[in-house]
Amino acid sequence: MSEVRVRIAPSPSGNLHVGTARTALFNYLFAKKNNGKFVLRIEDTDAERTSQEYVDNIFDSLKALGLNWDEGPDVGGNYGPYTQSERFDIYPKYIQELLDKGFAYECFCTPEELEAEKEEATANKKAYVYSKKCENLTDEEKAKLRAEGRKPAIRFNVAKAQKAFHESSILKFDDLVKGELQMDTNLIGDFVIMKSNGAPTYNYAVVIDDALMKITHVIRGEDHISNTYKQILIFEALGFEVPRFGHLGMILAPDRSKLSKRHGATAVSDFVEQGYLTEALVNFVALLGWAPSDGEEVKPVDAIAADFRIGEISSSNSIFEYDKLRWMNSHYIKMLPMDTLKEMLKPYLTRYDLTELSDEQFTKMVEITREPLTLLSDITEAVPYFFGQDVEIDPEVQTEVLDLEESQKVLNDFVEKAQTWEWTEENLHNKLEEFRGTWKEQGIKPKATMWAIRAAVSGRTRGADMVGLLEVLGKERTIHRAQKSCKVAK
RNA sequence: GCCCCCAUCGUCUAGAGGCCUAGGACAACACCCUUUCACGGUGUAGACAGCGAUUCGAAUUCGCUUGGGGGUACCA
Repeated sequence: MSEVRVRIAPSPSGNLHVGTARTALFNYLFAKKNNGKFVLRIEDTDAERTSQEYVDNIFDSLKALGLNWDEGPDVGGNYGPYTQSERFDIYPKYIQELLDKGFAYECFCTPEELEAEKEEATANKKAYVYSKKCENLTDEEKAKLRAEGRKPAIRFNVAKAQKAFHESSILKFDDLVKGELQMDTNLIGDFVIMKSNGAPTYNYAVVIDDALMKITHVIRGEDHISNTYKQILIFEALGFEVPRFGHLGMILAPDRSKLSKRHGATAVSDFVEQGYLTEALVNFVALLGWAPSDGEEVKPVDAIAADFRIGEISSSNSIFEYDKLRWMNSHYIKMLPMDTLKEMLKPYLTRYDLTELSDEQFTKMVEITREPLTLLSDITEAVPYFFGQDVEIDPEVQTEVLDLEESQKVLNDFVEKAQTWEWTEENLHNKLEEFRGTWKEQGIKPKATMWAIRAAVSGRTRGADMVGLLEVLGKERTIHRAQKSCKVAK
């Protein structure tokens, strides 16, 4: 069997969408599983809608996800160039071949004429199919139209190709994920393969590129199913080997509509910015339509690739549920090595003066605050009380905890006793326990005791482990803050 | 309108005629653990869209209906 070659061909008209990322992932997994090659091709035929900024975003996002390509615009390869706009000199040659073989013809119809045909079809409740009115234009007629200044587009002759290669008008193909798919070619109008301005259309350019790049398997979204029939016909008309196709269900938003910006993040780079780990994103997206054979859902890409079976991908659409992604993300954050986590957290701590903390203190702070993080960005709101001499007290905490008489008693006592404590983790742990004990004897619950201290030093009732917190704050600052919360000056 | 695809808990899914009184994960809820919050642990609730057909037997096969998605461009 020849080498498996798959590709991802994004159009740089926006940042890399998670849907595209999933398609890229499945192509990547298929390539890895079959020891094949994964090719990246940029489809920027439509110059108006594309930009270099998006190309860069696509590169960066794919790399961040770990979906490294074997051939592409930046790394090159034997079948380049890998950017469609750089391939424009390739396309006319095959157009000519199609013209010569009679599988294509010039069309001089104006947009108005075409529009009229469509309206008529709608009025008659029929599927719109191009009338083929330009199919048999004589040379004189063409010359006349040209003289009028009309520039022809080139259309593909569907019926001719169908008859040349198939007995029935029903065109079938065996889809890698959906099984046998079919379509009546009589319902496919002769479509344009080269615009009147000389630019190739999508359906034509992909075929040429896929054929020339020796792509063996085309794995893409099911929104391309209707294109597949057209493409198969072109492959055949040009004598190219038709690749296998596999169509994936779409990713939908929770409201079952197309996943768009109003639902939250949609671009990979948005997710990264919000504090998602690309490992979590990849893992999550792999689970949309595919299930691991051992039921173990959390696993790295390599393990997924080894277990990947394209025939077992679900053929239905799936909804992008942020909840599970968040769970996955928290899981991956927990697995992060301390040093890595520290570095990844820094971009979310820019509002604080990190020089206030020694590396040791910073490490400790992260250790005691990392547990509940769902997103890396959660760290921002989790640590304000580690900085500055004073701390902002939440108004509710003030009235419901600090203003309590028992809290005041505890705090006054704490300020006095803490002066004498040796400020080490072990000792603090013991002293705190002892401290809770003495107040318990006086009828104040350990919980209330701890809350009072926590509230005074952090301004909150929830947060990091107490011992660690006091350790990072240091003796002087802890007592300072505790004292400030005492109503009666000592 | 026309064409195509899809259909198991709220969500992602396991399930390829008897193993299914349908399994797992996320979310929800309850309890436990606990110096707060969290983490963790245990448990509860929750689905085969409907109707026909085939069969001794159907979530699994077929048809229809309904619902959802996609395509209908000189966009990609």
